[in-house]
Amino acid sequence: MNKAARTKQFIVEKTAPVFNEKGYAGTSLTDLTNATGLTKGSIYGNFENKDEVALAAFEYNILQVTNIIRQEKAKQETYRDRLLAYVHVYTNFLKHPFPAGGCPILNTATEADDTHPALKQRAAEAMSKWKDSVAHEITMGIRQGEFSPQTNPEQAALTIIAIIEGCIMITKLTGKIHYRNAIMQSLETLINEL
Amino acid sequence: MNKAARTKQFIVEKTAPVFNEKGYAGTSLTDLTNATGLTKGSIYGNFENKDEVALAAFEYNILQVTNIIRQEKAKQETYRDRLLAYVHVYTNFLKHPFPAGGCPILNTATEADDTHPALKQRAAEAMSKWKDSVAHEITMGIRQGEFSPQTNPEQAALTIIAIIEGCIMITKLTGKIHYRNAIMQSLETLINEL
DNA sequence: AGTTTTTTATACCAATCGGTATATTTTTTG
DNA sequence: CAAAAAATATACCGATTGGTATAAAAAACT
Repeated sequence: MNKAARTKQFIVEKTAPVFNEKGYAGTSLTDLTNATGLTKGSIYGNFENKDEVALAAFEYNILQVTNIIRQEKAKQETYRDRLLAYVHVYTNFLKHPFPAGGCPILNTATEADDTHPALKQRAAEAMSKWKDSVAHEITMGIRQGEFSPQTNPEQAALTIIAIIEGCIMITKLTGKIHYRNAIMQSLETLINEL
Repeated sequence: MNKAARTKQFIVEKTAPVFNEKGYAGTSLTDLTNATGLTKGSIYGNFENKDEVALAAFEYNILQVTNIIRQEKAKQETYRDRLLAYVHVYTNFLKHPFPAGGCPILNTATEADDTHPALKQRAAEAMSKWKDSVAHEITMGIRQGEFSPQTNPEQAALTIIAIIEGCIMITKLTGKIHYRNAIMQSLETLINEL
């Protein structure tokens, strides 16, 4: 790993939380230099432009979340427990290395529509993958006889994700932790009724 | 209604959708002059600063949504049907004068944390009111024997709102209408099981 | 209608935006 | 260790940001 690659990685790691907190359009080059301690010249020597840094930072943030979920899922035996891993992660997300600023998909999705189409495209892809991943767990669970064959995997997956994202949004806005606990309890019930 | 008040209202009506689409921080003064056809001087003669316009625009957008929901609820006889009004409005929100850019609370909640505390405060209040409103419907429904007395009104209200907000976010991001239909169907089922 | 008051338009301000050319420093390579 | 190459820092660019002082126009009041 040469210097350039290391610096590139360094920039991504340091700026990823800033992008996620201040928004990918709302983060200025000054924010980037502050977060890294580097100068504009250094950043532009490693990235084509600000958008490219934002894109790399988004990928990094998504990877963080994906890794947490994958690790928690791996500990579980049943497909139901694998689904419940989402509940446990988001209920205790402070105990995990969750990206500062919350869910990167949610943050990116609600940004201005026109400002960064490439980033929005990536967020849409990440959402699609997430949906497929959850739907796959449910499909396997049905095959194993854990879930009712009446369950529509895609519909259930979308509903689970909607509850999680809505929960994050409500909790972040109001700051009330017991709201999060209440919603996550409903999600747990929903998963147990599949 | 004198000239000043009329112009103020005019500015709010014209800029409210812009704020909701481009974000309350991402909307520039040029956007405001373009949307209204007025000049900066005119806008600053009626508002203290940009933030005050943003705040008024947010109030206007919230009022739009509130009015739609209130109207649809008023048509219903039972408390269950009053809850289901949310499903019908968000499933067919194109048929209603819904603010361009989607739910103003969702849009405001995910904006940068520090940029506009007053606006975020108002969004949190709007969320709180919404939650109380839904919880009240459920409480009344329980009293009337429509819903199970086991139902926790606040928890159910928060879950309903989370599903709605998550649904809006997913649909806006992916552009897939059948995702929205699937999630809204789940919400309908959930309400019918209260 | 004429005068006062308010509202709107023009022209400007410093600060910041993303980005770049060039010089300097630091790695890498022979 | 020296030369070549790459990475970083400095200084600057035009454009845009939110905001303001002042002049012109329109509305309100007597």
